[in-house]
Amino acid sequence: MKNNIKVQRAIFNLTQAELAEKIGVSRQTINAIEAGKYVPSTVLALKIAKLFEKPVNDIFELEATD
Amino acid sequence: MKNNIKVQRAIFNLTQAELAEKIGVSRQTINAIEAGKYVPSTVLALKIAKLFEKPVNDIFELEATD
DNA sequence: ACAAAATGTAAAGTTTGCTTGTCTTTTTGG
DNA sequence: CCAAAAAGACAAGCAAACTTTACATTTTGT
Repeated sequence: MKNNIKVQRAIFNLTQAELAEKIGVSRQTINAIEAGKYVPSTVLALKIAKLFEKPVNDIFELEATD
Repeated sequence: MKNNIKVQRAIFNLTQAELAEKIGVSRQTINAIEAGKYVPSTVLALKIAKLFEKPVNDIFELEATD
């Protein structure tokens, strides 16, 4: 699964730490998700999407390997 | 977080076991997700949404407690 | 009513998300 | 160029997702 959180952050001009704080997770969690190190829970995905005012499907996308 | 997987299953006339098999998880996992016992990963949410031909946001919804 | 199918539930074990803490590397701005 | 901010990385530990197995309850169809 891939995501474009980094791009959304750029649009909203947020650091990883700021995004993390807004959605209530640690900075390392955002970093790891952006790096594709792990897949977030659906609650996290919904929160991120909500913050960026976009559907979940616009931010997270399945890959062939999923 | 709540979801309407049960309704979508009814629309597509699928049992929990059939849905589970189609998206590659155990039947108990579907049962537990429907029962709100736990929150699925975003990959699972995307797969379920894809199968039901709906955006993730139409199936999964944040609650005040999330 | 009966049998079969579907759903619910529960325990034990593995895997993965997420935390805190710490340190290094890269990017940004004066 | 230099300092500060941001991002990247890694490890240990806890919590939650997910598995398998097994059994009980409810629903469905004839």
